[in-house]
Amino acid sequence: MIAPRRFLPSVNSLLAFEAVARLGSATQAARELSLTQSAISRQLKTLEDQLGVALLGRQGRQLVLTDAGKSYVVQVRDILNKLAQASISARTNPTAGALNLAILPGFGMHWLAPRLRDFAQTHPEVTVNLSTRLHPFSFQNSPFDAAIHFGKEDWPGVGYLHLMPETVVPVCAPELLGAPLENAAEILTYPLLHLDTRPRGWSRWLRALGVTQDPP
DNA sequence: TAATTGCCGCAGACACTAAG
DNA sequence: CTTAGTGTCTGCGGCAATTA
Repeated sequence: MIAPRRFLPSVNSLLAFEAVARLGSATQAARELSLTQSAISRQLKTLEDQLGVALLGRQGRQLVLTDAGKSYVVQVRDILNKLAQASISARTNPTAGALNLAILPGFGMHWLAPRLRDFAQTHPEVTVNLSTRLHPFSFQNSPFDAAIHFGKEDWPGVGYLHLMPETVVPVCAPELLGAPLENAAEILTYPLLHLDTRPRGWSRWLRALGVTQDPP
């Protein structure tokens, strides 16, 4: 859910705060942003009033980040960087995007990696970000669009596609023959494609990667 | 010297009303 | 119902005086 507009600080006030935090001075921040020091001071006050939190401590003529300010500026920088990148991307290539995929190391190396070159040539506008995840995770708290994983359909709140069946053959030393393979049934699992439920328009890129319900 | 604050003007958003 | 005009409110930034 998008936050109501009244709860969102203005970009200008965030830029002013970030510059003051980085340069340590409202005067220098004003110089950098081509504003007056007065304007910077007002932006800071507006931001602090809006948040209800002191971001900067006034020690004489010095502006010093409070603990809350130190924490906040890290997130503000990240958001401003993402905003800048998104703006540049929108300007230079409006159809571009990124597919964030959580994969298993072996699957990524042997199955997916060989397909990436063809995909990159066919879709140069799309950036594929691969990260390995060995265990189930929450899509709500992660940046991933989709995940490829072995196991059962036991992830809550996501859709599934069976990518391919796989048979695992246990191999052991002769002296171990005869020992009960208690977990043999669990070893025989299927790789599943776990999909995030949020619509992001990445499904066509997954198809282009060959990650479909009916693999080649 | 640097930050804060009062005052002012400008621009855009918004609500309301009247005309077609 | 839609559109245009008008008044009001709000945000933003500059100038100048004040404060620490």
